[in-house]
Amino acid sequence: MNSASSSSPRPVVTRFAPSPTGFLHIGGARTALFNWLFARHHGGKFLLRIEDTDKARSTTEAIDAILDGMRWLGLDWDGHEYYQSQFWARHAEVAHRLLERGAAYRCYMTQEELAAQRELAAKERRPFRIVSPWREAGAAPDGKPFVIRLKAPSEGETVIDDQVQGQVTVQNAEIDDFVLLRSDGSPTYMLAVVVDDHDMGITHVIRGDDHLNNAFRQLAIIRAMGWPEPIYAHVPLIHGADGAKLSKRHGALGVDAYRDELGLLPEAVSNYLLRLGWGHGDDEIISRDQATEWFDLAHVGKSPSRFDFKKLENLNGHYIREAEDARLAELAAPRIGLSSDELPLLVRAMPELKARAHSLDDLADGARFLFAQRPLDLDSAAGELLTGEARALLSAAHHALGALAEWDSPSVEAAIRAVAETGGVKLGKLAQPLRVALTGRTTSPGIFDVLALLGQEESLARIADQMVEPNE
RNA sequence: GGCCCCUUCGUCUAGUGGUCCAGGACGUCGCCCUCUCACGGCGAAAACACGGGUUCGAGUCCCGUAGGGGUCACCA
Repeated sequence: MNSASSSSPRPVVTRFAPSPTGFLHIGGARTALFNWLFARHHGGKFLLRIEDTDKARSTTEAIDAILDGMRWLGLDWDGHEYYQSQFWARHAEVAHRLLERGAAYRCYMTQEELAAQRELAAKERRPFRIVSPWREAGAAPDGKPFVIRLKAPSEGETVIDDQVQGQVTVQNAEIDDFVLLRSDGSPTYMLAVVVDDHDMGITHVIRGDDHLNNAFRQLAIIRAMGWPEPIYAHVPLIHGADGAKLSKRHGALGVDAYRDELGLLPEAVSNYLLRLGWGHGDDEIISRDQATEWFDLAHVGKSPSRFDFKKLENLNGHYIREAEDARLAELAAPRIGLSSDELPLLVRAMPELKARAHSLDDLADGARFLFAQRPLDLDSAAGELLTGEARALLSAAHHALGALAEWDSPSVEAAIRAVAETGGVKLGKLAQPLRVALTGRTTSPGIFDVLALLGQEESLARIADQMVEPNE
């Protein structure tokens, strides 16, 4: 029995190794975040390697989306990004070294022979494990295509001291002679990761626990090469709200969708991801700096966690309220097609808008009335509020407001309150019709702020528009 | 199915044998604030999967059961 734990205190080097077959999904983003935090916490390096060995499925669009997503989340990597496909020669070289060492062998089995074995295993209801006659036989038929397989240990057991999962033991008999180099000479993923991780000096492999089983195979290669073993940490996957594996239907969107379609702030997504599967006492709102200081593998949970949009949304609301008005305005403006000279008004309105928003869309939507053209379209619920009595009150308000020399929130408030009082109605009786006239809706920021933001001229005009019932 | 892993409120989690008749957050419900909606404040309901052990004592350790997940390619 041997252990994969390593005690030599090498400087920490972690990596994120996505395969560019799609966008950077939320699970990958969390893996990247954990690796980033771990490296930064230890003052080490965080590297990025694009696993583009599957040429057919890898696209430059996907690569860009991943890099873009990581930048958005503030996950900067050290040095340039690595591309696995560039190291094919090295992978092949290692495969041949293994061959020379007698730790691997050429296997000339055909796909058909393999299929037959698999079928037989299924029929006899026993677990399928490749048994290649070429493991021991040395004679090589000339010119026949072959793959290089690892001569995996068949006895004993392997223990991985995983930083998240704890001690995990697997019987070596469970590990079959997997392929290292395909018949076309290309490396398999299993070989490529091991070689690249070694060459890049990776000390800590932090990744999804869907790779836990692979770790044992990879360790077999590492040991056959006599390389230093990395420390493993297999983080549980993220599930959808229904407990099933995260799919496109419930949240496995690209991070670009979280940004563009959902209108989330990167700090919110990052904070949410951090708290999904990791905790630090009762702390919920955690800044990046704080996270860097606190992050550890010991507090990563061992069970999969479900993705909760409501909590993400709540967190986003928090970060929106904390964010700079100018930044929010800049982010929200494109959502309602504002021009740059309309930006200042949006910035001024932001303190009021952001208190009620959970997303950039909320922000944009809440700002619409500011830039709407008269006469306003009224919501159906809003229209119903404009009774005869309400219109009469609007006239009174129009009159009082028109007489104002000062136009700011306090003076406007004084005038409106006075109108309500002389009219013998509660403020709400007047405020709601006013809100409808000014915004076209029944909900909006405080009415005095709305008036102040809109300005005297526009406010009066909008009120005047609703003072008289339109005839059909 | 084989192998591996997991199991505290609906959800994310705190909890590393006694301080837990289990704490926080989101969500839900109620109240307050109030010109609407939010924000904010206060409060409530809500969990240790089940069964055996070990121990003076178990959410915390062990075993089993059930449920869930992962993985079993010349894909990554």
